Amino acid sequence: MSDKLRKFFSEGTTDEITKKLLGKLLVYNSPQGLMSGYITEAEAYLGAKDSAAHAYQGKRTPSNEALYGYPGTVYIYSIHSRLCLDIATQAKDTPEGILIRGIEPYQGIKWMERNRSKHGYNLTNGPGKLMQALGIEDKKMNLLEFGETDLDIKLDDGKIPEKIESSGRIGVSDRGKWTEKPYRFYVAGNPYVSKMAKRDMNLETYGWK
DNA sequence: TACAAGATGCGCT
DNA sequence: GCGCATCTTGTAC
Repeated sequence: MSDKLRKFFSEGTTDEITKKLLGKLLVYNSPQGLMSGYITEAEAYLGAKDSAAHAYQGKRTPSNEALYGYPGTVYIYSIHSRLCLDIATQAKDTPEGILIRGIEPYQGIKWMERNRSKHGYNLTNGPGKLMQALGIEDKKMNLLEFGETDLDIKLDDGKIPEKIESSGRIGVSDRGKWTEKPYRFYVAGNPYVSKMAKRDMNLETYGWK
């Protein structure tokens, strides 16, 4: 529906889009109230050829169907009894996507603290954590598009990372060549990034320009 | 602060 | 049944 988002999520390669996504504002108009946060960490998954991806070798099941949708489709899946949030990239039927792994809370922090019974950077420095903070407990928004459900991404309203770092993707092991590929991107020094060591945090700027 | 291990539930075979 | 794009807690340094 949103041509702008569809264009953003289909222009360039998925790893390039992932880097551009850092600093953009993720908005959730929840039943509790408005919540939002700047994206600090995300991973690219490159579809059929990527041995670490859910759609490796064209695998297609009801649960990963969203990856095959239009660019900007919401992909919610469960793992280890948690939920994670993905965005489908590239043209329809090209099953690439981006996993959102961390956000820096901006609006609705009080609700997030209540939802997770935690505070500080433990609130949203991981994919399952940020879903719990937002209060998303089911897959009702799966297969919908960002901008036409209560989830949205604001492309015009964001921060610029001072420096983007990369690493291998978290939680994947023994997936051949693709296991170690540097498709995890994060804002250097931002505390709302999973496994960020305290001494590497920049608590002055949070890593933004 | 770094690492190890258990919890936990659902989708796929 | 099994495996998993995770999280939390406990222990040792």
